[in-house]
Amino acid sequence: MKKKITLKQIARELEVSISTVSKALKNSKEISRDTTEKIQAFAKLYHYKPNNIALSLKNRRTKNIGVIIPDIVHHFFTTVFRGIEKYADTRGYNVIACVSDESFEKEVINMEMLANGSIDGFIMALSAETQRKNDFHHLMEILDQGMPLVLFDRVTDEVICDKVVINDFESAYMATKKLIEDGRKRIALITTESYLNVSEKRAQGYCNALKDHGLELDKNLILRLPYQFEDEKKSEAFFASTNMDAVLCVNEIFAVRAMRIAQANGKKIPEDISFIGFTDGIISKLANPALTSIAQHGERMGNVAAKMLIEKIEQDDEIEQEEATYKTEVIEATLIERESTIN
Amino acid sequence: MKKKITLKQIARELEVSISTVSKALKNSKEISRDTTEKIQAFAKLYHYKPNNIALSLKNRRTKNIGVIIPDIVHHFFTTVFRGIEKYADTRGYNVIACVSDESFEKEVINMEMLANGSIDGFIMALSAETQRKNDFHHLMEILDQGMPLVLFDRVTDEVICDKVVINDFESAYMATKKLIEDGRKRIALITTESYLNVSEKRAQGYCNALKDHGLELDKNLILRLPYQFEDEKKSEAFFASTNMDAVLCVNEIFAVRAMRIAQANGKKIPEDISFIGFTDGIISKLANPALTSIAQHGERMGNVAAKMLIEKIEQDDEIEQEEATYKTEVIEATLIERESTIN
DNA sequence: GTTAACAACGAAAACGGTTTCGTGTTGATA
DNA sequence: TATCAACACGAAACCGTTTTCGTTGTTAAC
Repeated sequence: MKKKITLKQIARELEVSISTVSKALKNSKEISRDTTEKIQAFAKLYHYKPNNIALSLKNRRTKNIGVIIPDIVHHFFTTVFRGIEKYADTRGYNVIACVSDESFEKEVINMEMLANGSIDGFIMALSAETQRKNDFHHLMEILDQGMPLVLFDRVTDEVICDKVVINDFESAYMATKKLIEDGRKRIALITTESYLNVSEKRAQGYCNALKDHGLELDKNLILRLPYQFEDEKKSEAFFASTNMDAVLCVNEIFAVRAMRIAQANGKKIPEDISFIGFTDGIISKLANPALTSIAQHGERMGNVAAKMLIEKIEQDDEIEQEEATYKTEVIEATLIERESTIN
Repeated sequence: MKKKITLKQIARELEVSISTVSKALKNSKEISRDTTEKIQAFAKLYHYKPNNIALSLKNRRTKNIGVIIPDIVHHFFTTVFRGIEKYADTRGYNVIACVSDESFEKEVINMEMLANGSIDGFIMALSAETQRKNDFHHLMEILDQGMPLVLFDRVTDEVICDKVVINDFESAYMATKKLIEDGRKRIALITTESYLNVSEKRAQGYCNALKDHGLELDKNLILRLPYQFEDEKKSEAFFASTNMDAVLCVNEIFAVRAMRIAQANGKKIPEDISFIGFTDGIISKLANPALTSIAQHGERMGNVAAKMLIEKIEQDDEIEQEEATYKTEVIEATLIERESTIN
């Protein structure tokens, strides 16, 4: 078992100083050709690689970015994560992943852990509880310390920082409009109970589309389900008691569940009822019938978020003082038409 | 913008030495009550938290563990990841996640990046390419450096280290046996093309179960699909040309795809054909009909892997020299019966 | 009135690097 | 022969901690 070799050991072995070794390995021209070659050969032989921790301490830069997401067994979030990881990789950054589990407290704890030097910046989506409590002091604090932060998807206006979101309102509007243009008159909405900003925006888009096209908003056509827990009975009751010819769902899981219930009730999809869901994941593709859904392009989102973050991190050196400027990037969602709607 | 405060700054401000501050914050009884209180008050006021990087350097312990998985947008792997993260969290460890993307090279690069001090140990599942090439020198190297390693799911006998796997052979055997006992005679297997050890073991279990129950192995009943890329035509041809009354699939995606093709061919599930898949994810639950599948208990697996790793990490101090002993934990998979089989 | 013990604190080394700033040696130049 | 660059290298500071080992000043004991 050979522990990793250090500069000091190389120096001792070769009877030179630590500084000489360090310089030789960086091809400094201060060091003679002979010595440099000797040192480099020795280093290669022993697989010398500088210790990242030491470098981080010296450079005050870890080359790590922290990602905090509400859930990891979740198609959309992992998609974003992949985008982040891929981009980070190209820039030599590692990703430390934390899961808040939709809990405010875990979010705070995780942030505090990471903020003490472990990372150079954060990318995160707010937990449901955080959005409900409307408490963002932990975000303010890390911003105050000068640590870059990029919020994605689950964002809030109360924190001033870089953000990347999809056009939730517009895409829900477009989807609803499509249903209307398909001749649908009684369009239902299945959304979440808890206060998630994305769901709200989607609901807004839905409402506005109805209004703009002369359909009136029927509260009975809106079903609010708990975000995490399944409530099959509530959905069944909804379908049993309500008459509708189309359904817009704020995620694909709601949509597929709803389709099953509708089918069990003898409805034909899309002839009797059309379905559109958000999040174009594997579930949408494999559903029977395949679900028309709104692709959120999570990987792009992750890419953009990582890019924004790293740019901020690396400019921080140069500009330092100058007042930071923040932007919000909007990723355009696109409707992927499949079998659950008529076309 | 207040940058994080350091011991040195507190010391200067309070006109004491750095050592005094450090000790006071740890409630050392070397320091007087007065001084301690003063220092602690000041530290709290400025939200002092020790710098993790400095601690890591000093303790030669990062409290980070590296997780390398082939894919992140993948139900089973994220489930394991969640298990790892949850356990790590309880022990005060952070998780650095890298994705090998099924590529040997990326796996090597990622490992090298992390092995230079960033983490205290690895948890990983081998990439497909690594398994195909049978090249494990990178694993050997990090083991040789004394860094703990736990392999899960995609493991190999050629590397001696801790492992956690499911009983692939037995569970495939049991599933096949169940199909036989249900009266099925022509049981197909849909597995992967590339050489993944888990697929092979499952195939073995399938074959042995057939043999033990007096059914002969028909090569025409075995379909090998590319792991990542969809090959719908190949599957369709398979179903068109082959007569079968049951199908065992090595993952749920294969299974759901296959069900759709069978249904399109006018087959009734489970009356005409039964289906069983591996990986009991959301896809199995939402499929129509719901898919009977073999739960791999990924979260448990992650839990166990993390526990094994952290134990090894933390015992390393004490025992140091003593020859390490490695174990392989087996997580028992369980069959979840749903609508795609008769019961 | 010594001396020993103790309380309260500081100096310095160490973790593993990078980098600035000497310093001694050489060869060329005046 | 004295002077000066250039060359090749080392010493030391620094990043932010922890921890060992002094070093004081005070007090109790003899």
